[in-house]
Amino acid sequence: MITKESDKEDKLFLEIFKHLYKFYGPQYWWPAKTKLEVIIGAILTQSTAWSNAEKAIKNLKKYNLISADKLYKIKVDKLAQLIKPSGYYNIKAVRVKNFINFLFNQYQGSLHKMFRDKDGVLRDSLLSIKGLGQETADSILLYAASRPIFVVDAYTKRIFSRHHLINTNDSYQDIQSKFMGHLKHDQYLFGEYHALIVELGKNACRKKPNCDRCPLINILGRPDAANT
DNA sequence: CACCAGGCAAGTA
DNA sequence: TACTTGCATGGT
Repeated sequence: MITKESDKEDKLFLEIFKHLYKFYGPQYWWPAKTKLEVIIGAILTQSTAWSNAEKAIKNLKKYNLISADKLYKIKVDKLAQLIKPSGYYNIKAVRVKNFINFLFNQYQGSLHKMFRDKDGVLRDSLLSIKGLGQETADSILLYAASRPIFVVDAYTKRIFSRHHLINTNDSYQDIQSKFMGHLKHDQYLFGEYHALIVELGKNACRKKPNCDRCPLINILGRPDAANT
């Protein structure tokens, strides 16, 4: 029985996860109490440091606004003022409203009802909401709906393309398919893996890489070029 | 001061 | 399809 190329890559993708997990430990994502809080957080952290999104969430909690009914009733301008620390606050207020309106129009405001939908159906529904792109939709599927969906983000593209495990021009779908093709479809694995990639990105593999702090240097080596 | 963060949509060619 | 730009606060 010969070892196929794809089997070797299966092992490599899992090895990378194991190294990251051993080095950084479990990340316990998503850091939120309720499903709705995960969804709001996913929107507020778009292209924004989590620490800033967290401040916005804290403001909402102060007025007990992490509630579908409350968010349905609140004026969009009032909401925008409360989530100011998360940046892009006018746009994000509309996006949160778009989701909440969708939830009421399609599921009578019930997340429980929304989560009855199958993965593919739910994903398409979420993507139809203005302001929810693939990463946000998949984050909701993975961390709020507990579905085994791999979330791809800017760090994933940067890190894995630097090491030629994906191509720089691969689409979101291409990258997601690659990870999901190589790994067991497991919600915990996918959840931790994505979180660990973000942790690696924040610590060692930003736009300017710091390979001396990279826990993967022994299996991946240094990327040949330090370009984006 | 410059740079970047757990994106997305709309506009242009 | 493949770029480019606006959106904005807060940390390093």
